[in-house]
Amino acid sequence: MRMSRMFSKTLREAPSGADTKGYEYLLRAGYIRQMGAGIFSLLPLGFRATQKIETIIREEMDRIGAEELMMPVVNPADIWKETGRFYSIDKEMGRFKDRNNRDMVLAMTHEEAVTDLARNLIDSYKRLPLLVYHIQTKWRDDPRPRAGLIRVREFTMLDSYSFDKDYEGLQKQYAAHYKAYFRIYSRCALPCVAVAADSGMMGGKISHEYMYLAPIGEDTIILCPECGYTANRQIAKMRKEYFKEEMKPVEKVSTPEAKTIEALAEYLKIDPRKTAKCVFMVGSFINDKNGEEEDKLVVALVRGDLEVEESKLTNTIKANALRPARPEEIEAHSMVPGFASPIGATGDIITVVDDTVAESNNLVAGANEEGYHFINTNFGRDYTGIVADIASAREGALCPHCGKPLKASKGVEIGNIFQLGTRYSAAMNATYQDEGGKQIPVVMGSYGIGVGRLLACLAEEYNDEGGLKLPMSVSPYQVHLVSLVKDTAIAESIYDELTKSGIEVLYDDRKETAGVKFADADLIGLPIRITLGNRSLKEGKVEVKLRSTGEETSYLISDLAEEIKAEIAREMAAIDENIVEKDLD
RNA sequence: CGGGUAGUAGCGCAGGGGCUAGCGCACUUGGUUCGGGACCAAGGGGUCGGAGGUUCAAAUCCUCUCUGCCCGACCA
Repeated sequence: MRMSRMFSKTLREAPSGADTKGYEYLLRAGYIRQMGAGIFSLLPLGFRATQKIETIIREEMDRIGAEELMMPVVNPADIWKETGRFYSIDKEMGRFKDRNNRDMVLAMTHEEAVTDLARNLIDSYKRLPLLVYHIQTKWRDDPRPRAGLIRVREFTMLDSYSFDKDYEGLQKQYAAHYKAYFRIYSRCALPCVAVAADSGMMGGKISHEYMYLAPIGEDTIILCPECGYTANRQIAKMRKEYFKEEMKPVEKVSTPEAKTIEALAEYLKIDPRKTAKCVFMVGSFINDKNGEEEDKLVVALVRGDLEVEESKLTNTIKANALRPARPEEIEAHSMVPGFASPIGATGDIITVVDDTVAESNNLVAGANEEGYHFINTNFGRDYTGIVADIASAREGALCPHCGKPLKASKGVEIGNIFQLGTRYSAAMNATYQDEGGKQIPVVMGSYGIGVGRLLACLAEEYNDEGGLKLPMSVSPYQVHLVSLVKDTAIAESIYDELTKSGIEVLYDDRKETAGVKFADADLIGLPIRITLGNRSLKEGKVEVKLRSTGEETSYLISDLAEEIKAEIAREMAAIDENIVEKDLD
């Protein structure tokens, strides 16, 4: 490609709002342009990079026996009503009516679409297992898009769907994806970890997320440096200690102004771990047959030094959504914010008690009276509720497996694999006939990678003061040919020759000064830069500089194509040597 | 959805009741330069996010509204 004919151009200054390096350079180098909140165009450079990523994805999906197909973005709402997600997913899903006033949705994922296909196509156990995928546009009306391509509303996603006759088959396909995803990320040279995860709106039980660990990430990952335990904080466990002792009688004590655990512990001169913290949420429960919504007050208790993990709480009570309760909602159940506990609460509430509270004795809790707390409260004797792990794991807490201190890190979710089971096949009646002639729901898995987000993470990982420096495997072109001489004949013939040898060349044929060309080359960041200048041309040589290391050499023009091919091969080999082959434990 | 912040030329910004709305970069033309974001000269381009209002007069003040960005809620 000739730069004089290129659609995009570089920017000297970062557009305002580009607050991470990766995003700034993707904009400045002309890889992407923004059209609205969370809506981006991929310019030719960005498009080529994502095409490279998609090629890697296709190769790896093919490798595990997947077939590529293409499902529609627009779905009739009927299939989404069958699974209930038409109702349970709120504003995040795009909806509209067609000319005949039928409900339509913009598919934000394709479990419904693929299950609809499966129930027509899969008849016998003899046809299982099956695996299909597509790479396609998704619309998710995220409430808060941010950081360029990291969190957008319209994006391209690889999603694959597996079908098996039993869970054993699902395990195999799941394990195959677990491994294939590591191969995909490592072939893109993006470092990542897999963590146990919450399955959220997808349903199902077991899921893993692939995380690019970086400060710009919004998820918190809990990991154990000792034994390798990793999980999203949303579901991460930790070893907990209980304070068991003989139950003492409840006693009301005056605690003026002690509205927080800190103030309370200070005032009573006790350890916060001897208190029970009460957190109020309102859970909404949606009937997925008709979309009717019901709200209930949720009272969550954790030990005073811990925090409530909302995802765990949501999962425990199977709520659709959770929001903080307003004071009047708490008071309506005879509780007093700041001095609250389930003791004496009235009306229809859901009480969830973390095991740290349920298994400890004689804790301090609110008396539901302004200025008073109870001491020596005991779960079971003074109040009841659902006992579950709803406390948030955090750095320094003890590993649930080996007991060593845990670490916390920020991460960006770049992929997710789910064992769906029969969540969709049962709801949509996608069954197969087994050996005995019985109709059995197909056991499914679903698996996804955000392609644009992957590019955004790569841009974040690979940059320096000069601009981007994407790895050879995903770089939009392999070589940047910069000509500084007036006579274009030599540059033209080199461009020709390299292109004919199958090398992807971006040729800067513009009438610009050396400084401008070098700066743009650094910004766009192709792995190999070839410079044609009078200095070395006198000796029949051209200079070659590697973007990643800054290493410079010069080659005779006659050897150039071979040397460049060798360098490309070296860089690709270096990536291939580091392909991660990791099996699911 | 709550809090904050900002919409003036392609990008970055200044101007904050008064006279042809400005600067840097980018762009066009001519010339000089030519290995790390050149120089000189001459140009083109915006009606100030939108609507309404106040005023002799509005980019500037007021009201409403739309949009972007940041934080939070939320989410993959």
